[in-house]
Parts: sequence; structure tokens; C-alpha cells
Amino acid sequence: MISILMADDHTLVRQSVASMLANEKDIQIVGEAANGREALSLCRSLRPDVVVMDVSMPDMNGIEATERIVAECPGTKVVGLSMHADSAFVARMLKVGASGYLLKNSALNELKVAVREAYAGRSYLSPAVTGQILESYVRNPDKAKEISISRLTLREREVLQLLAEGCSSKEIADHLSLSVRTVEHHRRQIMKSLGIKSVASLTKYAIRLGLTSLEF
Amino acid sequence: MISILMADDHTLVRQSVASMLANEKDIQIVGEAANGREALSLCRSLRPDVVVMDVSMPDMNGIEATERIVAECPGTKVVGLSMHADSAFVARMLKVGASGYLLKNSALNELKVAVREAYAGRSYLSPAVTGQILESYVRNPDKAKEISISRLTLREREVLQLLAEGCSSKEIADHLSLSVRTVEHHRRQIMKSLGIKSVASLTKYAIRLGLTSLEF
DNA sequence: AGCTAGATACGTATAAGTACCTATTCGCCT
DNA sequence: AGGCGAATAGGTACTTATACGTATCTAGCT
Repeated sequence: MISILMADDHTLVRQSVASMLANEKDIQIVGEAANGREALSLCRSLRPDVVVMDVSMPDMNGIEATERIVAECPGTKVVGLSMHADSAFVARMLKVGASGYLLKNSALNELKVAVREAYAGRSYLSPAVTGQILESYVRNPDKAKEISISRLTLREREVLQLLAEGCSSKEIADHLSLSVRTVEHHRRQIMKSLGIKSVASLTKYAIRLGLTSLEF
Repeated sequence: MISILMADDHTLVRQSVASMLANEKDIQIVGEAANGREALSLCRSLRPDVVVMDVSMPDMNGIEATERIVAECPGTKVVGLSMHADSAFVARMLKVGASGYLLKNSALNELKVAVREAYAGRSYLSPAVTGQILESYVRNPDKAKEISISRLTLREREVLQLLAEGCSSKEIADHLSLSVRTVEHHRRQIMKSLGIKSVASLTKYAIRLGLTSLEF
């Protein structure tokens, strides 16, 4: 029997998918979480075999939650779930230790496969996602990580997140205790390495990366 | 027996929710659509009692699809479904003739209620959504539409859309054959009437209004 | 006929962002 | 030991955006 924790902020989706999984005779839903923080705390107490984790959630996103769950709950596997085929996204989930990654436009059967594969210690990726990942590995195995994880450094991601929250360079500088010049430098780097020329597009990129929500 | 067409671009969500609804003995799923165009064409041939329609889908969004379904298929009711509690969004769905509106973080039971209410010719709104709508109606029945649909004028929406596509004021001016000053005036008006201070937040607002996609 | 809202446009001034440049420090990899 | 990327920060110049102001014209409402 595979015990599963289902984490997704949309109740309707969470309940429906959980029920569908529970119909399988070798699968049992032991808990539900509406955000990353809840998922982490439930994992600590319930120790499920597999967590099905939406990547973009309020109050700790799926990537951060996965990272901590993998670190703190050795027996628990995580299967990522999201709307985006963005390879940077996928790779980040895999990097922090997810056993699989599915798109929300996958078939239901795929999720069952992914869950069972994760439980067996193997991994499963959405076919739509496998292509690009494999391609990078085949082309250049050593650099595949860098390319696909993200073209941004840690600091750049922090700055991008604040930009997408609507902060000005000065506000970001205050927030991170940096000089405005440094923030502007990061900002330019971000735009350069993403090939983006406007805050609007940066915001969309950040949304797809799960760095910010649609709230304002 | 209530016949239902389920329209959502995320296969996983669509299949799960459809199966959950099909578990009800008075409900029958007669079709699934992955976008608005498909939903419209299936409605014409299947004539379902109720369509459960995600508002944001590729290739004709849920609002446009609802408008045409209501016009062409008199017996068919539409229940809107989305992630956003945005009242402009809700109001647009109701305006084009939807019988109900649910958020994706509603409970599964709410959807069943909404479907049965729609079938019975009544309407159902997510509690989270009802408040703001009712409030506008009570305050000023005549102006409720204007208020909730949008606080922006036509021109302002055009400018907002281009801003959210990443255009500068100058680019917008060229595009719309206006002076830069005029564009800046509209821009200020938009920010003032929405109470928004950054392009990042404007972009998010535009995304929620369906004025732009996450592409860049 | 007079009021109002929307769209148009200009002036002036300050704030913020962009585009170049250089330079130091730290840690990691070879 | 030397090189390289990340993070830090300053100089200077130019472009955009923001925040005030005023003003005209049109269309619709009363």
C-alpha cells in the first residue's frame, strides 16, 4: 500500500485528484495540504511514501517544500506537478530531489505511473518534459544542470522575485541591504541573461518560475 | 440525469473532476474539451445540460466560449470555474450568460451544488465571490455592471494590454498613433484608478483580466 | 444649454531605470 | 598560483517614467 500526501492550493483539484488516486487499490491518501508549509509539517508527522506536490503554491512554494521534505524525511518521495513545461522549473524540482515531474495536462494514468515509479525508487517525467531535458544531457552532460536549472544566480533570483512583487531598485536595495547600484547591476544581468527588456516580461517569467503569485 | 460537458485545458484536472462528478448517480459526463473552441463545437453536437467551463484556456477562452454557447445552445447552462476571485472576471462570465461561478479552491461538493442549481435554471456563486458582487448590486444596481466589469475605459484597457506586453510609453504611442504624453496620461489614470504603483502589478492585473498571456 | 467623462496634448521638474565604464573581494576549480 | 564567476559598488551620461500643472474637443446625459 502506497501512502500519499496530496499538496495543491486549489481545493477542487486537490480533492478530485486525491479521490481518483484513492480509487486505486494499492494507493491510500493519508493527507492533504493547501500550501508548502502545510505539506512540510504534515510530512514530518505522517511520513507518507509519496507526496504529489504542486509547484506553485502560496506560503512556501513546492520547490522549497520539496527541498526540505527530501532533507528531513528520507523515506518520502516527491512527485512534482505543474502547469508549466518550463525546463528551468522542471530542473529545479529535480535538483532539489523530486522523483518525478508531471504537467497538469498529463493523463490521469500518468500520475498513477509516476507515483508507483517514485515509490519503487525510480523516477518519471512527463513525455512533454523529457525531450528538452534529455536533449541538454545528450548535448552536454556536464553543463545540462546549469542550462536547465536556471540561467540565474541565487542573488539574481532574489532580486527578480522582488521586482516581480513590484519593488523599485531602491526598495530592493533597502530590503536586501545592498546599494542601489548593485541591485541595478543584478537587474541588468537578469535582463541580459534572459533576453528580456521589460518589467512586464520579467514579471511573467517570475510567475512561471513560481517566484511570485498573481496577487498584488 | 444531468448531462455534462467538462472543459479545462489541464487534462489531469479535467479527467479527475469529470470522474468525481460522474460518481454522482444523477450526473453523466458526455464529453470533455481542452479549449474553448472544442467546447463550443462539442456543445453544438452534444447539447449537454451543463458545461463546466474553465475561464482561462488557450484557443478561445472560457468567457468567449460561454458567450457563444449561451447564444447558440439555448438548453445548455454554463458554470464558470477559475483560480481567480477577481470580480471583473466573475462579472464578465455572468454578463455573457454563465449560470454560476466557482473558484478552484472551492470544495468538490460546491461544484455538485452549482451544477444541479444550473440544471434547475437557478444560479450559484462561490461564497468567496458572492460578497463583492452582491455588495455592488446593493449599493447601486444600475452601476454594478460598470463597476465590476472594469474600472477602466476602453482606451485604458488598450494601453494596459500593451504595457503588459512589455511596451514602453513611446512604443505604445507609435502603436496607437498617439503622443507619448497622452499614453503617459492614460498610464497614470490606470495606476490611479487601480491603486497600483508598479508595472509588475499592472502585468498581473492584465493577466487576471485575460488581456495578456504568460508568453513573452 | 450646461455638465461630465473620455481622449487628446503640452510644460516643467524630479525620480527611476538603462548603458556604458571600472574595480575590489571572496571562494571554487584546475 | 592563476583564473573565473558571483557579489559588491562607484562614475557618467542618457532615456523613461512619475507627478504636478493646464488646455482643447467630443459625445452623452439631464
